[in-house]
Formats: sequence, structure tokens, C-alpha cells
Amino acid sequence: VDAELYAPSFPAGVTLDEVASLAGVGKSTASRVLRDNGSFSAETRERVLQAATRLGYVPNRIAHSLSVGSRLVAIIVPSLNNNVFADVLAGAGDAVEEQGYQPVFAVTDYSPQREEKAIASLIEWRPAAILVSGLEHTDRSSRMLRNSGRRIVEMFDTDGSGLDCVVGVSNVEAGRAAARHLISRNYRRFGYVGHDFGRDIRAGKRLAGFEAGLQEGGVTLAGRDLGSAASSVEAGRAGLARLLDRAPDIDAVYFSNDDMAIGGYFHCLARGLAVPDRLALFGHNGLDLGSALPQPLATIRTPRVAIGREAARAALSGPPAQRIDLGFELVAGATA
Amino acid sequence: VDAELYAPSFPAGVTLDEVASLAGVGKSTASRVLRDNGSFSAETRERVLQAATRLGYVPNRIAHSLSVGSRLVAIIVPSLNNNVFADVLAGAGDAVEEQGYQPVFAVTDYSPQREEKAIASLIEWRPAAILVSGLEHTDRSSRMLRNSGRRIVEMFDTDGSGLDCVVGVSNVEAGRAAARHLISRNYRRFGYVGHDFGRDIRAGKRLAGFEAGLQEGGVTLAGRDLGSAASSVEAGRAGLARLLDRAPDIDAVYFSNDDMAIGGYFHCLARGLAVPDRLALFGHNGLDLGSALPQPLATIRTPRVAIGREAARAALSGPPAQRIDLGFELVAGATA
DNA sequence: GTGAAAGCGCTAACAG
DNA sequence: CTGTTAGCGCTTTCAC
Repeated sequence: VDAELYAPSFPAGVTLDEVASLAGVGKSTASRVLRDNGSFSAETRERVLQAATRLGYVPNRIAHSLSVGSRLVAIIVPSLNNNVFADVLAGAGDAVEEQGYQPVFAVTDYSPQREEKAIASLIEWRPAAILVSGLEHTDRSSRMLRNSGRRIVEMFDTDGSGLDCVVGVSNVEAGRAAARHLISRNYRRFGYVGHDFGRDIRAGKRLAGFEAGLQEGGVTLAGRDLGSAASSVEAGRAGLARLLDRAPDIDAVYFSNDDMAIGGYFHCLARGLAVPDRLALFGHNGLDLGSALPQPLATIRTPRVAIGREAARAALSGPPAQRIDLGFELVAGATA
Repeated sequence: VDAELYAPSFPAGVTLDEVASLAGVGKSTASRVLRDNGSFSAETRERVLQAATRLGYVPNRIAHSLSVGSRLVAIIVPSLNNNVFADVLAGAGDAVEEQGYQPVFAVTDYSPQREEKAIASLIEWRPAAILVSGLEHTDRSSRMLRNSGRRIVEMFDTDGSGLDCVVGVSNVEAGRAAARHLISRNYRRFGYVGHDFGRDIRAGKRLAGFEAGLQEGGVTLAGRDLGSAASSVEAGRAGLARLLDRAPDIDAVYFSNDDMAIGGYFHCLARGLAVPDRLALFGHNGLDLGSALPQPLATIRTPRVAIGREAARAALSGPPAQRIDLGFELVAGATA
């Protein structure tokens, strides 16, 4: 007999009760069989399984969760239009599932208010843990997270103090490493092209580290272009164009991230500026796209998948209040 | 009095019962006040609200859902490492929230088996609707979707028949339009560079449309490189390199998508091949990255955000079994 | 305007 | 090995 023939009209939903009575057993027996938990005779098993497939039974996770707890993990990221967060999500999602939990996502579009909303609404689902991005939150967000009684992991950023666990890399150190590297390559007149800091605090931390690194090397930033737009290839392109108008004699540019740097690279191509001889370019993140350019981008590769994975592990099985710095890797590339 | 001082140890969770008794009212009255539904005196209202904030009450959505239904919408996409799906997710997520539902995502990594799993596990949450990507599913997936009794929307692709609603564009027509455009620009010796079809059926449909378009114009494909790797800039670069080794005299290349085409463009840059004079390049999707290249990529722009938005609307408020073709736009660019 | 009681679908403890 | 019972936390009649 084909299960489809018996397909129920579903919104009502087939319940365990119905399966049990069709099988001629009690509700709890049916439950035991279906969850393969507890004991029952082989024959009972058969009857229940048959009844379940005949009716097209689908367990109701909501009822199940109410009864035993939800095994959900909430993951909140600023954006999806950015491979960085997609990678983290992939790492975190896999690790979460591995541990038998189900990931639930929310996106904030870099808005602290939206983050607040996301936190509030996800907490209502009683997740076992909450993974958020960054260390900066509104007061209300911090309070909700702290009071939630759940395990909290703040991902990406180790420059600052966290609520519970922190898993990420130091953006300040990444900026400093970039500065040191460029200085060691004998660049001296530095520029910076960035996007809207208000939305991306970590980019600001990198710039601070970069400037600290320059200062330690006895140089200073010769010019900067702080865009007010979101990060994008186009914004990087426009930003470099503006910067070169104002400070034509710079010989190296640090960008707020790879997307921006790639835009800068395109600007150089379009204008015939030799990279890196006339102008050196340095990004941040180590995206695949950067390494596929005609000249691989000089950048700092961050372990994004690992950040997601370790964040999930810290949340689900680690000791509380851990602090995990996963480090980064400088990729020399060919643009600096 | 500060709410934090009274922050409960939460995993147990503050319940409506506790709020009600602190306020000295019945459970149902507290419920009415908190949901602002039904009638109660102003004074009662005050007392309940105070009690709730004092205890840091957070409603339990699971219990709520069990009682009244879940207002969830399941959204299943193949990948997040691809702006295409990020855009659709953004459009769908916003529209879903607008209608008072909560989106729940799952990612399949282009694997039909993972899709099956995702469908199975999301159905258990009793979503009001399920948005899936593409028209091709395993038998079991189709059966589960059909039997779920939920509204189903298949997104992206209108070339084929769907289970319920279908919202997308015709990939066959997109391929055909690309062919016609290139022919009208007097290219004659065509090549194709693609990635793994097994994983991306829509790319295969575009190629079929492209070949049909060529045939209608009296030409045929002079060479093709069908990679077995996933789509990426690097894969496009390598694919074009291989193709040119085998068929050096082609004058235009159709790529399976923009990422691949951008890789091809980088190859041309690296090898000093003049675009479009020596070789024309054409992509698909209309990503921002393509328009930020030194020469804007010739491509077909698909209305991705709109696909997500309309899919959500069709699912939540439209008539059943709709079929919405959102159309596409050919972007001439400067590479063809 | 308010509370008691029943019930959403499932699991778990406990008798039999 | 199996059924009965009592919840999980919330909403919703329906009397008062």
C-alpha cells in the first residue's frame, strides 16, 4: 500500500494519538517505538511503524520541544552579502548539527536595533545557546543576553571584553601586522580607504591597529578616505579614486577589507597604475576572490569557518567564559 | 527598581504563572494584558506589566506556538557563499517578517539528500509555508512537500512544472537571450565555460537555451569546458584557460554565471587578451561585482530580491498554484 | 473585568 | 512489555 494514498489533509496534522490507535496501542508505546527508546515487542514495533507510514505521520517538534526542551542554537550575523559571514555560518551550522542541535539564523544588517530585535525574538524560542557577532551591543541587547541564562558566544572579535565566551581574532593586531609588513617592504607614504565605521566596528579597530603599527615604525598616515557607504567593491574603487585626487603621492594603501581592496585594484587597472610598483594594495579577510585576481591580493586571512565551528563548540560543550583567539595569517600576495 | 536585580536564573525560565501570581491575578488575565487582547482594568494592567518587567519575563514561543500555531516560514537554499541566494534570502526574509511570520533557513550545499533532510526536519516545525530552491527534488522530497499540506513555493526557475507555486525566471530563455545578443554583435565562434551541472541544474538549462539560440542563429558551439568543480572565480579562470588551449580561435565565451565569467575576465587580463576585441565574455546573474570590473561585465540581471519577496507573498497571501515569471534584464556591459 | 478549566501534541514516571 | 497519568507553558472558552 502506498503511503501517498493515505496522505492526510495536513494542517490539522496527524498526531501520535492517531498513529497509536490505528496500531491498536497506547500513545506512550507508539512514542517509544518511534523514538526507539524504551522497550516494546517486535510485533508492536511493526504495527506502529506501519501505522505511522500509512498515515504519513510527522512528529510535531513544537510539542516535542515543549515537553523536553528545544535543542536550538541561535546564530546572529550582520549580513549575508558577505562571504565572511557565510563562512562563519557554515562552520557554526555544521558544528551545531553535529552536536544534535538545530541552528536558527537571524541577520541584523549591521543595525544594533535589528540585533536587539533578533535577540529578543530568538530568546523566546529558548535556545540552548546564542552566538552573536562582535562585542558591541546596545545596553538592552547586553542585558537580554546576560539575563537569558543561556550560553553566549561573541564571535569574530577579541579586542575587548565579552559577556561570556569570545571566539575570534584580534583586529587591532591584524591592522598592526599589515602596517609592519608594508613598512618592511619599504613603503613609506601610506593611505587608507575605508567604508562606514558606524556599521563595521571591527574595521575601525583594524585601522587603529594599523596606525599604531605605522607609528611604531616611525611613519604616519599620509591620507585617508573614510567612506560613508557600506563595504563593496564599488565603494573601494570610488574611495581610492578620491584618495588619489587628494594625496597623489602615496605609495601604499591599506583598505578596510578585501572587497574594498579589490575595488581599489580595479581602479588601478582602469587607470593603468602599476601595482605594486606605483601603488601597493593591502586588504583584510583573505577571500577566495582576492587570490583569484590576476595579481593575488596581499591580505590577512582570517579563519572564518573555524571561528564558527569553535564558537559552536564553546557554546555547547566548552567551559564557560572561555576566550579563544584563533589567530590570522598574513598572505603576501602580489599587490604589495 | 532595576529589572536586572531581579534577573532570574533562566534555563528554568520565568513563566506566565509566576508573573500572574506576583501581580496577584489569574494566569489568563496576565496573558490578556501581555498580549493586549481582551479586557482588563487599567490598574490590573499596570500590576501585570510591573510584575513582568520585575521578573524579566520572556514569553515562551514554543508553548505559544503549540497553543495557537507557529507562524513560521521555512526557506531552503542551496548555498550562502553566493550573493544570488543571499539576495533571495534577504527579499524573502523581509517579506515574511512583514507578514508577521518568522523565517527559518536551511542550506543544502546543492545536495538533494541534504535538501531531503532539511525538508524533513523543517516540516516538523509545522511551518505555514515552505520555500525551496529549484524545481528538481528527490522523489521523497517531492512527496514530503506535497503531503505536508503546507503552501509550497519553488523559487528561481520557471522551466518545468512545480508542486504548487513557482516564482522565478526562465533560465532557458536567459540562455537564448544571451545567444541572440552575442550573435547580433557579430560574434560567430562561440565557446562555453561551465561548472558542475550535477549541482546546479539551472546552469544546464541556461546552456540548453544558449545552444538553442545559437542554432536558431545558424551557428553552433565551437568548444566547451564543463568543469566538475563548484562555481567560483578560480574555476572560471581555469576553465577558460583550458578552453582556449583546445579552441584558440573562439571569439566569444558564454559562462555558466558571473563568478565564472569574472574568472575568465581575470584570465584575459593576466594573459593580455583584449576584451572584447580578441574575446568577448558573457555571464549570468548581474552581480554587483561584475559591474565594478574595469570593464563592466556583459550579463543578464535576475531580480533576485524580488524573487524572494514575491515567493514569500505567494506563499502567505496569494492564491495557490500561481506561476510568476519575474523576467530578466540583459546588461550589455563592456565585455561583449 | 476576571479566573477556572480544558487542551495544543508530546514525553516521562510509574504502575501493572 | 504496555497503558495510565501528569505535566511542559500558553491560549481560550465560558461562567461568574
